Order: sequence, then structure tokens, then C-alpha cells
Amino acid sequence: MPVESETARQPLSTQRILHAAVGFADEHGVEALTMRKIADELGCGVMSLYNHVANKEEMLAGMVDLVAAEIVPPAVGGDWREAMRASAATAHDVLLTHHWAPAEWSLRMPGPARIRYMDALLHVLSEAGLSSELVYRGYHAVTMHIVGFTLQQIGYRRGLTGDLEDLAGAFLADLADDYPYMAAHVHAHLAGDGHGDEFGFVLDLILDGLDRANAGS
Amino acid sequence: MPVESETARQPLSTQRILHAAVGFADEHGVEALTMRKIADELGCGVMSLYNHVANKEEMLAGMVDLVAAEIVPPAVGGDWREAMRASAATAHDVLLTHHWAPAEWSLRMPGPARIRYMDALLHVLSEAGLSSELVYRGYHAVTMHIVGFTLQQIGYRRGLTGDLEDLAGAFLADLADDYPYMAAHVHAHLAGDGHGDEFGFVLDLILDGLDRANAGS
DNA sequence: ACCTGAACACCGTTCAAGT
DNA sequence: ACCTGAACACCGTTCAAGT
Repeated sequence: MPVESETARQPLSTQRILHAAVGFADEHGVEALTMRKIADELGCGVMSLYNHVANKEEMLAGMVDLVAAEIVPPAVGGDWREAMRASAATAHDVLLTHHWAPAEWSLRMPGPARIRYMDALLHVLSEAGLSSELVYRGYHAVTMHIVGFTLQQIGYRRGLTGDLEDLAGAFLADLADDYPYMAAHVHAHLAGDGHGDEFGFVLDLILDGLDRANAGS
Repeated sequence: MPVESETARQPLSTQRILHAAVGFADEHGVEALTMRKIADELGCGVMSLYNHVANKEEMLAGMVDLVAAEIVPPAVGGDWREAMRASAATAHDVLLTHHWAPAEWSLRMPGPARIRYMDALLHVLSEAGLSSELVYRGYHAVTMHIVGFTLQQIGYRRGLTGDLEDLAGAFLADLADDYPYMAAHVHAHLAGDGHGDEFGFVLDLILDGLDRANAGS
């Protein structure tokens, strides 16, 4: 029996393709992702991929849902705010490591894993004693925060890494006169003034606000 | 003097290209935007564009900044929360009409107009009597909400328009058993249970929370 | 200085052929 | 049933040539 080169000879499958594509996007970004490159990585011809995924768009949808499956949904039954906080934290982690995912996430219809996650969030909120209106609104506020905040964080990370001089240099020096508040803010970023858990801070703003709105009406 | 066909013979310029590109993306989406199509729309050869924009990436950056320039920045001096609310509302409007913009916005470094807008937001927050830590965090919370909420809204709009049967039919009927909370939520969407100004509701959650956090420390 | 067609190196995907 | 190379209709962009 001839020894095959590493893992190259497992048969193709949707899962194998999706995993390879997620790994590639994690490393090189989704804009560099190409059907041909994924095929190369899997050691097969481009067209072989089309036996397992309909097209690139559906492959991207599958990748997003693979990421969604990594998120730990909130536990039902205990303290609802603690459950939301814990689940949001895992979602934040997952979306940060798959830094290409938030942008794709928000533009696509949810797949099975994401629907399961949505349902779990709504389940917890529904049993939190909130009015149905606040469940509806709170769900949007929380999911908006999870993907929106992470997306913003990824944007900052892109801008502030790499050539620090590009930004701290020309950028800051040129614009400090005209835009002092902006300059101070960028300085705070470069100084790492995160003040701890910013993601959780804004989430608590939302969660506390929901609680208060519920009690107040 | 020969009568020229409509507006076709104005000389090319960066502004003219950017405006045409924004109009095209508004109508057909940014994923359909092509250098060749923009050139056709302007009645010139593809390569003529490159005399005024360095490449497609820089053109997209210019388009985003053109959108940023449409946003009315908050007024300094009056009630800070009212100012933030008013400005956020115009930002929400602008980003909704240019539905391709939020996704591009969050992935790119800010251009001049967006920097001016960022500075104005920070200016208002800085004079609101908030601690510098709350200015920093509040700024992120507000900008996150503006683009994140709008992005989410656009995603829903995409999913829920078009074939309503696709969603209300197969989608809802199939998954109502397994995911009842999700099904109820989609029903609420289809019924139009917006309950008024959802964007403003979440913004107030954030603004009120900042106020309270400031008073409490 | 601005414009432009031809050409190049890529894409995603169809098709017809292999096993 | 799964795989695959050739081919097609597109991309963004370089280059050399026009005015």
C-alpha cells in the first residue's frame, strides 16, 4: 500500500471544504479566498468542489454557519442576564478569531446553526419576565451589539496594527490641529485605554436598560 | 456648436466618478459594481477612470467618505443627548438609503469627512460632563450602534423582502416546531411589530446608561 | 495633462468527458 | 456517484500609444 502524502487523500466532503475555507479566511481574509486556492489546499481540482457546494456564495453561507456553530448558546433557567453575558462573551471570542465573519454574518440569511442560536437567545429573553415588546427590542439590541461591536473592534485592529507610524505619524500630526478630539481618541487607543472589558460594559448598558424599562412600565 | 447628448460630455473628475459609483451601488448593490460599468455609465473608457482614482479600493474608500459627508454632525453647546440623538438619526437615514455603505464603512480607515464626523461626536461627548473614560466608551457604544443597528436592519430587510412565501412558507412552517421562539420573532417582524422608533430606543438605552454611569461614580 | 484600446493575469462557473 | 481539464465570460489593472 503506497503511503499517501499527509492528509491529502481523504475523500472530499462539504465539511472538509468548509473547514479548509474557514481556515484559509482566518489566515488570509475572505477577500483573498478563491475557489481555486481552496482546491489547491485540498489537493484537488477546482471543479471537484462543485460536487459538494453549489457555488461560492453558498460556500460562504456554510462558512458563516460553521462559525455560528462554535458559539455557546445561553443557558435557559438560571439568571438571564448572566446567561446572556456568558453567551455574548463566547460569541465575541468566536467572531474575533474569525475576523472575516461579522461582515459576512450580517449580510446573509441565517443557516441552521445560527437559527438555533437565535432561538436560544429569544428563549432566554422570553423567560426573563420581559414584556413581549422588550423581548423583541432587546433581542435586536443584544445581537446588534454582539456583531456590531466586534465588527468595529476588528476595524480598529486593522487600522491600528501594521505601520504604527503611518497612523501615529502623518495621521496624528497632520490632523491634531484640526481635529483635537479625534487625535486624543486615537492616542487613547494607542495607549491601550481599554479600561478593561469594553464589550461587557456596553452589553451591561443594554441589559440594565432593558431591566429598567421593564420595571418602569 | 453641436448639441451633446445629455450630460455625457462634462469632463471626468474624481467627484463625478464617485457620485456615479455611489448612485450605481445604491441601485444595484456594491457587489455588482464594476469599473467597466461605471465607465459605461459615464460614457468613457474603463481606463479613463484611472486618471482620477488610483484603483477600485480607493474608489470604494472615496464612496464611503462621500456618504459620510451627507451625515449632519451633532451641534455643540446645547443638550448633548438631544444633539447625539438628532445626529444619529441623520446617520441612520443616510446609511439606510446607501444600504451598501455600513458594511464598507466598518472595514475601512476613515476618510476626511468621516474623521470630521468622528471629531464632532467626540467633541459633544467631551463637553457633556462625562469622565474621559466614559467619553471613550460612550463614543464606541454610540458609533457601534449607528452602524451596527443599521447593518442589522439592512440584513433583515434583505431577508424579509422579495419572496415573502420563501420565508413565511417553507422557513416558518418547517422550523416552527423546532424553534418556536425564532418563529414567533419572525412573525413579529412580518407583522411589522416595530413598536415605533427602535433605533432611537436602543440609542436611549446607551445614552441613559452613560448618564447614569457618570452620576454613579 | 488627460484619454484610451489591446493585452495580461486572474476570477467563478458551464460543459463534456472521464472513472 | 464523484472527479476533472478545457473553455467561456467576465474581472482589475499594466502598458504603450494617442491627443
